[in-house]
Amino acid sequence: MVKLKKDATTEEKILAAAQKIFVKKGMAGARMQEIADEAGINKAMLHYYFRNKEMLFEMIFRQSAQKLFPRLNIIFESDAPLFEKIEKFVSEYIDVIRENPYLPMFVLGEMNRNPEGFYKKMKYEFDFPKPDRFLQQIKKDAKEGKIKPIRPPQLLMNIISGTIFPFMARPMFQMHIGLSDAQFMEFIDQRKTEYARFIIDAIKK
Amino acid sequence: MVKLKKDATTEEKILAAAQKIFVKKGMAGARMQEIADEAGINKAMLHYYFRNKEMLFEMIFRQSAQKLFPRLNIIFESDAPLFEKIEKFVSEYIDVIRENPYLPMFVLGEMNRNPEGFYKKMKYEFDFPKPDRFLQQIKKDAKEGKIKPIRPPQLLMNIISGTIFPFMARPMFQMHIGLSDAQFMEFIDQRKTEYARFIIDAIKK
DNA sequence: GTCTATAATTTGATAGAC
DNA sequence: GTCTATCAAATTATAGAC
Repeated sequence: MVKLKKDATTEEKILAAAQKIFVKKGMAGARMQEIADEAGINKAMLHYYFRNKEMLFEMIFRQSAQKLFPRLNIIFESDAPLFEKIEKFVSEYIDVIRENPYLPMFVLGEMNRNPEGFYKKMKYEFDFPKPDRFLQQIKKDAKEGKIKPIRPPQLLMNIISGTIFPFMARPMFQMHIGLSDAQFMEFIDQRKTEYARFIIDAIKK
Repeated sequence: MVKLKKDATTEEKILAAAQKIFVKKGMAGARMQEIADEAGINKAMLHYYFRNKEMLFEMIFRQSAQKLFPRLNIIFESDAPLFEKIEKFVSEYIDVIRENPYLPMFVLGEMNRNPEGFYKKMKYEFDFPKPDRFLQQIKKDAKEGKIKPIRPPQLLMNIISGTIFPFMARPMFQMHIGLSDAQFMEFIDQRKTEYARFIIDAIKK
């Protein structure tokens, strides 16, 4: 069962349990009974509080997407110089995901299965951090010769790929390279500083 | 319906249909009825040929993993110099995934949901390309001063991340950056050459 | 081998007592 | 608000004719 403060309301218990189950199994794979068990209550309560599975799922998905995306603000809405921004983003974002390792697979997986659906909803739900400023900064730095020429969206994708993907590919990677769980954690720890350095080496003149 | 040569056997039709549906919806989200419809036959045939959903799924998963992984041989089992290898891998692997854009999400997603299960099976099913030689090559090139010092597994992860992740993050990326489908394809096309260059810039002295 | 019809099971949802 | 018991729908699986 999910651990929460002892006086957690039933609604909180349900949300915590649903988060755990949905994120691990996805919308299609999650079972209402399993969520109820995880929350330590019975199935009827789920419907009492959230009407049906779809509404409960949407609540969790929204909550999850918010956990995952707004962190992009680190990189999008700061005034720091480019290299500093990259270092901070990689390090902090890896920490966020380490706390919620299944989150990217869940959010991106569900978005892949139902792209239109989320586009409409999320567009209005919470204001997305807009990458425009960051892309402009890259363009400017390149034009001024501070970094090698590179298309801004490509660089943005490179930064995010190397930060998130290792968690999504974890089972494959551990199996291929032959890493224990502890060794994988060490690998991730190294990455917190080394990946930003790698990026910077690629673009600095 | 899936397009196949006209004289495809029923078994082939089923496999092609199941591949399409499972890869898009995952084990939990796929419906036997939908697979049957896609194959242009009836549900009973699925059970006649593959006994049950789980066995059909395993067949497809194995087939999918084989499509995805053995391509790693490009990078693992060649004698070419490092930079050449990287260029070839990025370009060819992007092409493979472009033909099967849902494949990585499917394979990695199912592996995440059931890591132990696949570890045992796949270990014996087909011999995995072993990364040892490639990792050694990186180590050697670094020691000889041909490239900047870098931990080999980190470099390997960087190469793969930037190649595969863009496809998994496609809906999120198009939404955030505001790209049309055509623009995304163009983005991927650029990537075929530019990402290898990016990597090489990061490690060359 | 292939089909239709149907059984069996799983699972989301509700009724109604407390 | 919370529970038990139950229903209804969806979905996997099988029986049996051709």
